[in-house]
Amino acid sequence: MEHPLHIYNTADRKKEQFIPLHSPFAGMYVCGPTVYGDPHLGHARPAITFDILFRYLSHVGYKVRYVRNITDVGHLENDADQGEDKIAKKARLEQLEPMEVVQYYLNRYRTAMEALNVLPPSIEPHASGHIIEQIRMVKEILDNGYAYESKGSVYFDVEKYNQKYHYGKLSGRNIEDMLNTTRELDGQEEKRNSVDFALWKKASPEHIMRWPSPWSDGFPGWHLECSAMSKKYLGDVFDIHGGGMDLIFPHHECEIAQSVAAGGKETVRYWMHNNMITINGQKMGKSLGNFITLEELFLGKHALLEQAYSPMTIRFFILQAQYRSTLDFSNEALQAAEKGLGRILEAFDNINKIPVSQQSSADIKTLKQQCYDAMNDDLNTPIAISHLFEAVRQINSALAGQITMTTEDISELQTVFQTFLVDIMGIKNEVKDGNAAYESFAKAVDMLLGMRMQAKLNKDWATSDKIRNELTALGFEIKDTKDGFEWKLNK
RNA sequence: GGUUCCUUGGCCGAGUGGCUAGGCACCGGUCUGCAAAACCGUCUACGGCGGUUCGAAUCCGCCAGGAACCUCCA
Repeated sequence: MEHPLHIYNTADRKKEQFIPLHSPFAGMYVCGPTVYGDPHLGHARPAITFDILFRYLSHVGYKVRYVRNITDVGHLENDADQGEDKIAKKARLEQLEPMEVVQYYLNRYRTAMEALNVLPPSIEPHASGHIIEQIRMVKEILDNGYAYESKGSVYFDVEKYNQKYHYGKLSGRNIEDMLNTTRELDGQEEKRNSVDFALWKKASPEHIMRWPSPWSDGFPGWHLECSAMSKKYLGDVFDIHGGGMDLIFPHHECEIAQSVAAGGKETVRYWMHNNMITINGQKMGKSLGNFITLEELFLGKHALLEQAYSPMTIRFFILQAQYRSTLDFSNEALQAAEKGLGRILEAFDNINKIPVSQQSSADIKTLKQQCYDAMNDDLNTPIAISHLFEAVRQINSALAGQITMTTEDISELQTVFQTFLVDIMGIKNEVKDGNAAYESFAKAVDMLLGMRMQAKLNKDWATSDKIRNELTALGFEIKDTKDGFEWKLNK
């Protein structure tokens, strides 16, 4: 490859060339959702970001194993030790078996991801299905002396670990600062140190999610599942670990500490973190209650939404920002994405209508390489999209007869759009793709517009405008061309 | 308070020393029965104040404003 992929590694805060440990294989682990609520716009960002990475790595020839976990136990409601398990709380509130809660929201998550054209990962392990692995890891950490048991629970000994290693290296913190700034919390008497975190928690009598262990009937700490499952499916050392920036501390910091404490070495070679989606400049999140669920976006059912936004509009909106930048939600920005996406899809659709010429006055020789360069530069999708828009202008110019293209030009455009827009960025035409009835439907519209053509020939503007206006009101965009008409359905 | 980071034209967003993306909106033109779309053109910005440099949105300092993390959150 001329311009190999570089990705930004949070661990040393710079872009580095991506060289997998065992080429042509590449392994990636991404922190998935805690399934206790409907997926919201914030969940779409990492899902799409790492979907792009998954698709791109596959495209350039790697055999990728993509693991994204499902957190269905251990993620506590308040602080790491005293809060109620998120799943268990939801189950109590809704009077359901915890696994019913998990299944219900997992189904909804998957439906939303499918709508966004996010490919399913290679493996989606559940934390609750890997209790044995997690218990084994706790034992290893205990055996190595970096954890201690206290009243049936097991805690990671951060201070001891920090004597030999650096707890806080990923987030750029040091233990002294944390000791000074960590609030006094209730119920910390079990821990030697306020910065220690739970590896295993003894379940209180009313706690329903519990498993037997050498220390107590209880459940694993939140950070443990990712360490245990990434190791199981990707090995002691693997290439990429991703997630939202808000997980850097403490979650990923703890993962590093657990893995090093258990196995003596760091497991992750490249840490990648997507930035947040903001709303009025503030992080969109569950705790702030300022989130909009994906279903609400798709249906336009939320007080902040002026209209519905299709899944592809959401996807395109997210791809128009680099994944490490914050992205601010607004109706105006979403509407701009919707319009831009429509323009790009229409041009893609029209490539095969470009008249073939012997001479080329188009400039598309560098297009493909420019797109690769953009993707290779830490997945810079907005730049890749900007190159596609340059191509859109050329496609439209060729259709308008202002520039000429050869067969080679046209087929190159087809290839580039198919590769980057469809295969890598995962954009599809929601109206047409996978719609078996589309052809019949399209012919019916053609028939109506044929009748309008006849009315126009008769200078019957009343009938002509009536057909056009009513179709427009239904969401169609009607265009008269010099020898006919064109239409599309705006979603 | 600590750590990390951000501030680009009406809006969204790229861009890490010179060649000053892209989208949306707006305005003017071409085309059209009228439109729409398209094309062409216009608008050319980098929070403030200093500094480094032949040259800075881009490097350094100070100031102002904002955010994330430090407790669950993608």
